[in-house]
Amino acid sequence: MNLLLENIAKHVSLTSEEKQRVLAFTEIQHYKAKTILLKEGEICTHSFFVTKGILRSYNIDENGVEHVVSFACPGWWIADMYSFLSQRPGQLYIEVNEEAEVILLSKENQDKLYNEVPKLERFFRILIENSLVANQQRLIDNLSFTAEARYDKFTKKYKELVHCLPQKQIASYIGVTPEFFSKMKARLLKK
Amino acid sequence: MNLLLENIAKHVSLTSEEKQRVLAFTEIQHYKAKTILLKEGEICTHSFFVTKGILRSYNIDENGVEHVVSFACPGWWIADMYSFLSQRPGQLYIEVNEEAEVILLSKENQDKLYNEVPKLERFFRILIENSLVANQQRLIDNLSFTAEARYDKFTKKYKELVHCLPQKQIASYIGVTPEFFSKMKARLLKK
DNA sequence: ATCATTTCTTAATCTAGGTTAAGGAGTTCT
DNA sequence: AGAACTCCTTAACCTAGATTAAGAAATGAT
Repeated sequence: MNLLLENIAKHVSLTSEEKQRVLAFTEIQHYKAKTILLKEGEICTHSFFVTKGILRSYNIDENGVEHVVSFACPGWWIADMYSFLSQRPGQLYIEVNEEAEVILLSKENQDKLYNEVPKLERFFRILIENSLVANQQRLIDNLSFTAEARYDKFTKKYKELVHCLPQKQIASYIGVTPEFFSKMKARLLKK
Repeated sequence: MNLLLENIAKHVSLTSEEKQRVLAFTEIQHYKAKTILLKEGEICTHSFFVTKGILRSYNIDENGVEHVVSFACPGWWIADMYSFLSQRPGQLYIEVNEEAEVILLSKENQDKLYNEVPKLERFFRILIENSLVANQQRLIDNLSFTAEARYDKFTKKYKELVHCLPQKQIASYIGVTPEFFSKMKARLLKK
């Protein structure tokens, strides 16, 4: 069955017509590793719901350094929220980490869905609420903890993911350079 | 007129009965400076909509250092979103910065309002979307920019607020110590 | 007005994490 | 299989920002 509908069912229950509307408004795509779905300066016209594989979003700062904003594995959404909501050029890249199957929902269709299936208003509200809470927690963690503690939290939170990600992406996510990350891990092993 | 209703009107239009429901479910309170509305470990039972004055939220890390999570001036909401949504003990403090008038909305009443006035589902979704975007931007800024650039962004974004806040709170918000903040400002003046 | 408390500043010293550089270990392409 | 990448590690050196300490300035309470 459709992972997206399963996910929606966790928060609101749709009739079969409503489910049909959702399916009609979305589109499935397959991408291989390293495909770039969105670049800085582009408008994020779709949000992506991952059903297989892994995606990630990141920005590149003025010194050319990449900062991972989020990872998305099956069951997760990913988008440049600023750009998607405002339909203005964004600063994020979205790239396929591992060969992926993705459900696409365009901004246009999402707006239509809100009107045709009002229950989805609640579904997406809850998603965004959870996203906000996670994001705020990450901010607090960055301000409150050392890189070591943040790494520790990361491995606990993303147990399965950790093994699938290149070190430099983990380093970037927790906010340190790959060199420091490497040094830190060596230090942790000695303990 | 009621600032809250004005604010809602920017995103959805309510009938007068619906407005009455909103008013019936909220409550106005006045607090003087330094009143603590929420402490770490407590459950955040209400979210606060500021109509006068200034509030702020912060956490205290394991070394006793305070990190400002957000400021709220008239027209803004503030709460410990994690605790408010989950109704579990949170880690944030919410404190009155400057004598304030606040509209309180309990979690219970918010849930009732979602059902009685479904349009509010959209209103709060949009609020949270904006909040998420702002929060994500702050995360990116913390990872991408120096303290100086973050301060610069802060003063531009919160032009009016800056003058009303103690320096140490601004320092905390941008993620540096008051001592470093002071040194940085002196350096900027020389330029 | 005066004392107490909190806030801000300056300066010396320290450190978590960054930078630069260079070598090794996989990958991927031809 | 070898060239060309990209990834990971180690090590020496560097710096943005933290820490500690102490005085000055502002705010508040009596």
